[in-house]
Amino acid sequence: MKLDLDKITPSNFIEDIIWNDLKSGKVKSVMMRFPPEPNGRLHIGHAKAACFNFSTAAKFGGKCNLRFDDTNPVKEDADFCDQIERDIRWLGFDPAGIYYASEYFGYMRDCAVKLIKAGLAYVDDSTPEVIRQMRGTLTTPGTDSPARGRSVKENLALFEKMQGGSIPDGGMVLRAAIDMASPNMNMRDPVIYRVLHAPHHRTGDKWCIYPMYDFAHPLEDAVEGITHSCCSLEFEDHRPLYDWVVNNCVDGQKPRQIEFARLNITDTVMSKRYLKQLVDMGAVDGWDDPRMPTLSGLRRRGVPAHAIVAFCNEVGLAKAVGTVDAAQLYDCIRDELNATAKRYMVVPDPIELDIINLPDDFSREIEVTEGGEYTVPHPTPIDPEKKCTPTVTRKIKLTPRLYVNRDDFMADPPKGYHRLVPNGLARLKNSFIVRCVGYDTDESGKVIKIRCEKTDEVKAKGVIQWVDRDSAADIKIRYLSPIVPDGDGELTERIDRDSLTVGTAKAEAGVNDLPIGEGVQFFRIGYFARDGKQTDAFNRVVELKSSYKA
RNA sequence: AGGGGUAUCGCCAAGCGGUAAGGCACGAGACUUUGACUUUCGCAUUCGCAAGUUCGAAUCUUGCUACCCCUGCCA
Repeated sequence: MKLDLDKITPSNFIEDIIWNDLKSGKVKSVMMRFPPEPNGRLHIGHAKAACFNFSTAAKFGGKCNLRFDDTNPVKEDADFCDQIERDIRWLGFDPAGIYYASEYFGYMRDCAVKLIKAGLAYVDDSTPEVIRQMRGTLTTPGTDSPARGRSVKENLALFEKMQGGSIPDGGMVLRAAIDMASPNMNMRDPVIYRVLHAPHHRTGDKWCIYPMYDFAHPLEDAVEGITHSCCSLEFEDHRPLYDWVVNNCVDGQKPRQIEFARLNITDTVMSKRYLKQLVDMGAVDGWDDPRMPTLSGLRRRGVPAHAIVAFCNEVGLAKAVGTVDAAQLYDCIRDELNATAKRYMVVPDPIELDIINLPDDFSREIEVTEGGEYTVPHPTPIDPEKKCTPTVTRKIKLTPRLYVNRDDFMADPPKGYHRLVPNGLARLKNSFIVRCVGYDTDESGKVIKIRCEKTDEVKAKGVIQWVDRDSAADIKIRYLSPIVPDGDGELTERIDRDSLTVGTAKAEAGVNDLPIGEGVQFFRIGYFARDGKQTDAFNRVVELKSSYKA
C-alpha cells in the first residue's frame, strides 16, 4: 500500500530526515536496525534505541532488523544473543530479520581485499605501541607508517598470511590508507582488521582475523539495505570513516549514519561496563537482579514492558545530552500499573487489629473487584490504548481478627495524618468504617494490637488495607532501592544489599497461587510520609516471590 | 591546544523569520471505599551571552561563553 507522507508528522529531527528522504525519493522505503553487541544484557538505555528504531521504521512503513554486532568474540556469547532477543520481543517488537554481523565476515574480507587492490588499505606489522605513537595526538598530526608504502601484491600476500593463522595476535593489522594528518583521529589510517586467535560463538575457529567496528558496521548496514543507521552521539566523529567505507566498498543504495543522544536517567547506572562489574563482583543477583536497570531486571521487578515503551516515546529523541528525571519513568510505570494491575490487599508490616463489638464467630464474605479499573467513575473514557483488565471479582473473608499495616495507625499522629488514630475513624477498604477504641503496647512501648469497633459511619478520611488473620497467607516481600553511582562513577558503598529483602508479610489468602513476575502487582500507593508528602507509589511496589533466593 | 557536537521552564522536549506545543516535577481547588486515580486551574513577556540584518528573530549573520565526545589491534 502507498504511504501517505502528508499524513505523517515527524516528531524529531531524525524523522524529519527520513520524511525528507522519502519525500525526495532519495530512498524508496525505510530499513532500520537495532544492533546490540551481545556482550551483556539490554538495559533501559538500549530500550530507547530499540523503541526508536522499531517504532520509526514502522511509522514510515519500513522494517527494522535485530542485528547482533558480534565482531569481538572474546567479549560475546550466544547466551546474550538469546537474552537480547527475548528482551526485544518482551518489549513488543518483532524484528523483520535477525542477523549476525559474523554472517558477513566473508563479505567483509572481500571488501578488505577490494580496498587493498585499490591501494586503499595496507598491512602494517608495527607493534600496537608503535602504531599508537605514530597516530600523533589531538593537536599534532600523525606520521605515516613505513608499511604504508607496500605494494598491492605484497599487501595481498600479507593479508592472506594474516588469515592463515601463522601470525600471532597483535602481529599484524590491516589499515585503511586515509590521512595520518587528519584532524579527525578516526581518519588517521584506522585499523580495519586485526589478528585474533579466539573462537567465535557462531563461526567457531573459522576466522583468526576479525573486522573492527568502523569497518564492519557500515558494511553490515549495506548488506541489509539499511537506509538510516542511527547510533549514539559518540560516533559522530566516526561518520566520515563510515562514509569512507561505504563509498569505497558499496555500490547502489548507501546507508546513512545519524547520531542521537543516549538516554540518561537520574540515579541510574547506564553503563554496561558497570553493570557487568556489579554482576561479576557478585554485588547483585545477576543481570536480572531487580535493582538493575536491565530490561530483565525491570521485568523481574514487575515493570510492565508497555511502561518502558511509553517512557521512551514520552522522553523523545534529540541530540542534546541530558538526564531524564527518574520520576518520569515511575510515572509511566504507575500509569500502566494503575490501568492493568490486579489489586490485592497486602500488609507488609503487620500489626493485629481486633474488632471488639463483633461476635467471635463473625465471618463475612466480601466481593471485591480484582482491579484494573479505576475506582472512581471517569468523566472521560479511559484511554483505549491501555489494556484494562476486565472487572473480575473475588470473595475475601472478614472476621473480627485482622492484620493492618503498622504505619496505618499512629498513637500520636502528626497534623494531616488521616488514617487510624485513637478514637478516630478509618475505613477498612472494601468494608465498613471502624473506630479505634484502644491499643496495646509491649514493654518498649511498641504498639502490638489495635482495638476497634465497627461503626455505622459512612464517611472517613482514611482507608486502610487489611487482611484476615485466620486465613492470611505468608508472603515474602522485598523493598528495592535503586543502584546509584557515586560521584566518581565507582560502585562501592551505594549498593545496599539488605534493601533487597524485608521478610514476611501478610496477604489475602490465595495470593501465592497467582502467577508471579510478569504482570501481577501488589502495591500500595499514596502513603503518608514523615515530611507530610506522599511517597512515590513505585517505591511501594511489592513483589511477591515465594521462592525468592535470599 | 586540533577536530566533532550541544545550548528553549527544576528535568525531558516541540519550534525551521511572524510574535514560546506537550510531558514529568511543582503549587492551588474539586472528586474519591487505594492520601492513588480522575478532574479544574496555575507554572518561560522569554529561548547560553553580546552585537547585527529585518516591519518583525528562539528561528538568519557575526563574535563570545559553557558543557560533552575523540589519541582501543572495544563497540
